[in-house]
Amino acid sequence: MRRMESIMADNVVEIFAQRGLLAQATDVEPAQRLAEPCTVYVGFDPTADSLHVGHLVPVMGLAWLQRCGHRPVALVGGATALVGDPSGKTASRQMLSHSEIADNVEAIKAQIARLVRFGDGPQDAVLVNNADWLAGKNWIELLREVGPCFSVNRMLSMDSVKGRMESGGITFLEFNYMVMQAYDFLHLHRSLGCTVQMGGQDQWGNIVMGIELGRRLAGAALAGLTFPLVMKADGTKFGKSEAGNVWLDAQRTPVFDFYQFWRNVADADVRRFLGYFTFLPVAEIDALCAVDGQALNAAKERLAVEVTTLIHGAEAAERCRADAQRAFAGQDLSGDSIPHMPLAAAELATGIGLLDLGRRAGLWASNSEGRRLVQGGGVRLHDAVVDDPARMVTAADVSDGTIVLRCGKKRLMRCDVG
RNA sequence: GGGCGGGUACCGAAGCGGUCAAACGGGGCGGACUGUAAAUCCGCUGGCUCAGCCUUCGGAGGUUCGAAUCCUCCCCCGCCCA
Repeated sequence: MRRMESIMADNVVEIFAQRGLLAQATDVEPAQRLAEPCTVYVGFDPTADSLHVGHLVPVMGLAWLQRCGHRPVALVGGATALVGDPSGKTASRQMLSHSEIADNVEAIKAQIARLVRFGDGPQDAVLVNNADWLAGKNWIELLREVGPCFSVNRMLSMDSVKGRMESGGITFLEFNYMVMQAYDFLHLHRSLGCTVQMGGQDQWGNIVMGIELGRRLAGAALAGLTFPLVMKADGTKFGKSEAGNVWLDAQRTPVFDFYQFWRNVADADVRRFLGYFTFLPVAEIDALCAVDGQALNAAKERLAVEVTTLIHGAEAAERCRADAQRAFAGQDLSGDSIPHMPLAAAELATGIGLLDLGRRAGLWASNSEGRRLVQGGGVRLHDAVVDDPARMVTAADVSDGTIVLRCGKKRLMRCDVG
């Protein structure tokens, strides 16, 4: 059994299937096609200067491809981002400027490079930007080339378009998105011999359009494969925390918060997430998840360590693990990764308003919000609940050189007085 | 261009002259319970120098003691007609 698994595991499609990463495929037997080395592409829209955890599934997809001997192509949509994908959205996005997008492309490339090896070798990943072939495209020339291949009737029947038609309409700008993406596939087939496109499940329609375009204009037998949309077991959307999106960029989401995001997943999600977001063998995941109740916390910790290691490095991950462990078990908040900020002793001499301090610590956004939290019993100074919003924080509150301000069970700021 | 229907807080959606910072649902946050789960229950959910005040209901004016609610013009969206 074990041997059988290792043999099968060489096929990336089998791996995806085992890990729950396979949602749909255009080939009846996709494993067959991917039994030979292929060039496969996945697209990312550079709509922000960082990816977030929701993007991790396709990035893992690229990484697995490379591990299985295929050549991954990461397409960063410098051109398509100028248009905006209507898939899975109910309203159109704000348009981004060319320079913003160019900056975003660079930042995202660096993040993907953490999991995928780029280079010139046969299995090295390639990064392409569709602005390179779409931006300078002549409109009439493009229309004459691909226009005859697209049936508007067919396009209107795609879920991404239908959804928008039902929720207030779609603009011509966005309607063109799938044409651009289809063209990308054709272009990558011609230029790099790419034959497979992968993406989130919401990309299905776009992928299929590309396959059809490739067949008509290049006589190519292209294929597509999608990953499941990641949802939490309770049905709510994945990837949000108190602070909003969980980003890969430590500037946007502190590493400790990133670690804690994974550490706090629901019991019902651990197994699935280990499959999606780590490279741990399925057998090991099964073993980790063979327990239930409180014992499952070990699996969550493993998940957090693994993912944090992938994104921020082993050292940072271990520091978070140790610091979180001590913080939640022994109330020792001295760890470097525990959120902290300096606080001048001089300020404490005159006293700082509690509401002010919490706002500076980022625990709440306004004095009103802080006031509400205090009134609701959610704010603590060290371990004592504060009930007076007008409370002044002074030198008398310093303990072991710090003032620990807490908001709720898990959010806190350690102020290092100096 | 013409006709009709719309634009309300994070989202959906009530309100249709005062008692509206605005029902209700979702989401989010806080509390209880727990295992740094889930489910459940309770509370909060515009801002401020907070028992009071200020700014919000597409935008700009106007009527009125008083407008999210009435009038005028403008912008945007959907449906139908051209």
